[in-house]
Amino acid sequence: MPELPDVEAVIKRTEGDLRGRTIDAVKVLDKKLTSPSAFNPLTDKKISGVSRRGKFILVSVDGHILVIHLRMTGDLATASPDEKVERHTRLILGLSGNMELRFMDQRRLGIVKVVPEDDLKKYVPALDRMGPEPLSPDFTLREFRRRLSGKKAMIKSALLDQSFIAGIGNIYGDEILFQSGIRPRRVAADLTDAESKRLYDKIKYVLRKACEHDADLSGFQRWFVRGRKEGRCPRCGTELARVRVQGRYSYYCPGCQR
DNA sequence: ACAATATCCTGCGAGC
DNA sequence: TGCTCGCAGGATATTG
Repeated sequence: MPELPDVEAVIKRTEGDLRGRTIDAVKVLDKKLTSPSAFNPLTDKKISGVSRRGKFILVSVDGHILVIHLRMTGDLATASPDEKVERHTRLILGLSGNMELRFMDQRRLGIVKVVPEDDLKKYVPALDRMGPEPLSPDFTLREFRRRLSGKKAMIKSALLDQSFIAGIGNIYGDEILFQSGIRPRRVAADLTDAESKRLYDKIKYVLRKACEHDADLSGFQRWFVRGRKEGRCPRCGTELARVRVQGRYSYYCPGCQR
């Protein structure tokens, strides 16, 4: 479920409770997820910070990185040990000062691993291939156009491709394309200069706006195309259309998007 | 080399 | 009510 703004919100919500604490206990509730011994290098070590790359959460602990990917249904929460453990909790890390970090994941597609900081990209190849951070100043229009040129894939496909650009998923992809007035099946390289400029601006705008709203869709949802599914376009009233891209559905407005 | 698909999981709602 | 099917805010290995 979580895309860049959602991952950002998880980090904002938890990092204050994590930074400075030591990890002193491990409870693995899903054997498939990881083994308790994987956390040996972290025992009694202090958490120095939490960061994000694409949709990956990176917890720095004394020369090691606790790498977490939430995939479709993962979530993190901090809690005191006496709080009720919710249903799909897969891992609990006991922290100093009466605190726990809990990893929940209904569909069990999420990833948790511990790797040495120096070999991070070796152990997590996806990080090595990761495309530019869309909200970074380094991600320029020039750079975006360079990546689009010669790209034969559909534009929605490219936006979902983490090695093309980091952090965008199905929902924000649809919203970005809606606001850009571009249909999901357009060939990436065929976008006009005006279209690539609009798309670039909307990538930054939509993701930034969503981050400001803590990825809380309630305030933001009014102009979301998706989440209304078979509804009508909020802008022109046309019935929304649905196409398959990358084996998943994209929703768009045939009236507003070309 | 690139792009499309099949697969990993679980749970929910729709339709029979 | 109970079953099956399709689908889900993702990424990767495999196939074409």
